[in-house]
Amino acid sequence: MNNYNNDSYNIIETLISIFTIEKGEVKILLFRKKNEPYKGYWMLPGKVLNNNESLEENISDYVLENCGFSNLYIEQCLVFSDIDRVPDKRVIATTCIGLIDSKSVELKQEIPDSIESEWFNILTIPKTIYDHDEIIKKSIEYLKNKIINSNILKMLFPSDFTLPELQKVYEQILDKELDRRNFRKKFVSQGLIEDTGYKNEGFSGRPAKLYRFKDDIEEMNLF
Amino acid sequence: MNNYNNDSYNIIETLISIFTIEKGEVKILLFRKKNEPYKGYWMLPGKVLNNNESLEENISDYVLENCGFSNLYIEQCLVFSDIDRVPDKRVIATTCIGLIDSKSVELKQEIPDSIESEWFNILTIPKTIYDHDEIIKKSIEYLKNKIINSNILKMLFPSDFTLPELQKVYEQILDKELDRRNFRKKFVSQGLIEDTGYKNEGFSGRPAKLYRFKDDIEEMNLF
DNA sequence: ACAAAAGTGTTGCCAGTACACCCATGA
DNA sequence: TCATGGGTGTACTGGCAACACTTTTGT
Repeated sequence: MNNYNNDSYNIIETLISIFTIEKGEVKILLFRKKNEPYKGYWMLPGKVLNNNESLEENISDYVLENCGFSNLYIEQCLVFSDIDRVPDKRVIATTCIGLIDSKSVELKQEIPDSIESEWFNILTIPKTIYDHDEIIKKSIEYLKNKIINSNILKMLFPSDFTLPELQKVYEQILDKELDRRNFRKKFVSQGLIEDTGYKNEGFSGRPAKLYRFKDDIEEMNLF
Repeated sequence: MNNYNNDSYNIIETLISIFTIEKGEVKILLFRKKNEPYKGYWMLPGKVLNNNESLEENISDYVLENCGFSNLYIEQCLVFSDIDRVPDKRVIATTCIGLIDSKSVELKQEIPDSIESEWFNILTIPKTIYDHDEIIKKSIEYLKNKIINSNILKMLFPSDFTLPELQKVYEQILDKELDRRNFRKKFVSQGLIEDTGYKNEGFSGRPAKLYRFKDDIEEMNLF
C-alpha cells in the first residue's frame, strides 16, 4: 500500500462549471483555448493541481486570479479519469460546480488581459475541447437534481429578486414550465424568502415585489 | 495550462466503502492495517491509482483481487484532498461506494490469505486510520440521501427477500422507524417489486412472502 | 382605455401518514 | 391455544397541480 513507483504519479486538473444569472438567463463561464490542439475552441476554467494544495484551495485561488470572483460558492461534482480523455497525456479531471450572483460578477476584481472568456446560455453551449461537453452536461444535470431537494439557488440570488425572475431560472434549469401561483405558494409557505418592501418599477406591466432569501436557511441535502 | 513540473504530480488512491446485508444488518467491509503507523487499525479497501487505468477500472480490479467480488455495483462519492490527510506523504483520495448482495459475498472468488478483513455493522465501526472515519461517515450519508430518491438498494437485494427484511435495511440506513403497512404500500404501488410466489417458512410467526426487484427498473437520480 | 405583467383563491387529487384488525405458522 | 410476526383496509392530511380573475403599472 505504501509502495509508489513512477506509474503511481498522476496529473490532476480541476475543472469548474461556474453558473450565474445574466439578464434572467442561466449562463456558464467558458474560456477560449489559445493553442493547438483545439485552438479557438472553448473550455472550462481550471488548472493543474499542485501537490501542496487541496482541490478546494486550488480552484478557489484559480477562480480568484483568472475570473476575479472572491466569494464563489463551490461544490464537488464528478471525477473524470478515462485514460484518453486528453490526447497524448494522461490527465485526471476532478470537477466542481460554482455559483455566483450577477452582482458579484459585475464587482469582480482584476483579471489577466490574456484570458478570453464569455458567459454562454446553457442551451447554446459552443464546441468545447476534449470531454468538456460531457462534463458540462453532467454539471447541469447535477444542478438540476440539486435544486429539487435543496435551496442551493439562493447562491445565485443574494441580492433582491422578483419571484417571476426566480421562477424563470428554475424553468431553465429544470427544463419545464411551472405554474406562477403554485411556484409562489411553495416558496412563501416554506418560509425560504422574505419581502423586502421594495418593488422593481419601470418595466411594462405591474411592478413585481422584491424578495430576498432569508439568511438562516441551511442546505438540506449534502449530495 | 500545458506546463507540468514536479509539483504537478500527485499520488491518488481510490478508497471504497462496500456495503452489504448480513443477517439483516447493514455492514461495511474494512481491512486491518498491517504496518506502522496505525498498525492494527482498520481501514477502507483501496489502492494507489496507476496512470494507465481509470478510477473505475482501478477499483473494480482491486475489489476482484482483494475481496473476490466480480459484480460489485459502484458509484463515485467525494474526493478528499487535504494536504495532511495522510502523514508524511501527500495522497489524494477519490472515494466510491459499492453495494453487493449477501449471496455474491458468499460466492466470492479466491482472495489473498494475507488480507485480514471483516464486515462491521455501520453503527459500530471501529477506529480507522487517517481520515477514513470521515470518509465512511460521508459514504453512509451519501447512501442515505440516495435511497430516498432512487431504488439503489435493489443492488443489495438481487435474490429473494421479504418486505420486513427490506424495511429493516431502510430503517438502519435512514436511522428511523417506518410503518410496516405504508412501507409495503409504497413499494407495491410503485411497481418496483414482484411476488415470487414463495414464502420463507421455518421462522416463528406467519411466513413472509418472498419478493424480488423487477429487472426493468432504472435508476431515477444520477446524484 | 388598453396592454402587459404580477398578484391572489379555490378545488381536486395523490402520496404519505396514522392507526386497528385479521391471518398463518411454530411451539 | 397461544405467542409471534406478517398481511390488509380505512380515514386523514398536506403538498402539488390545475385553473380564472383581479390589480398595478406604463403608454
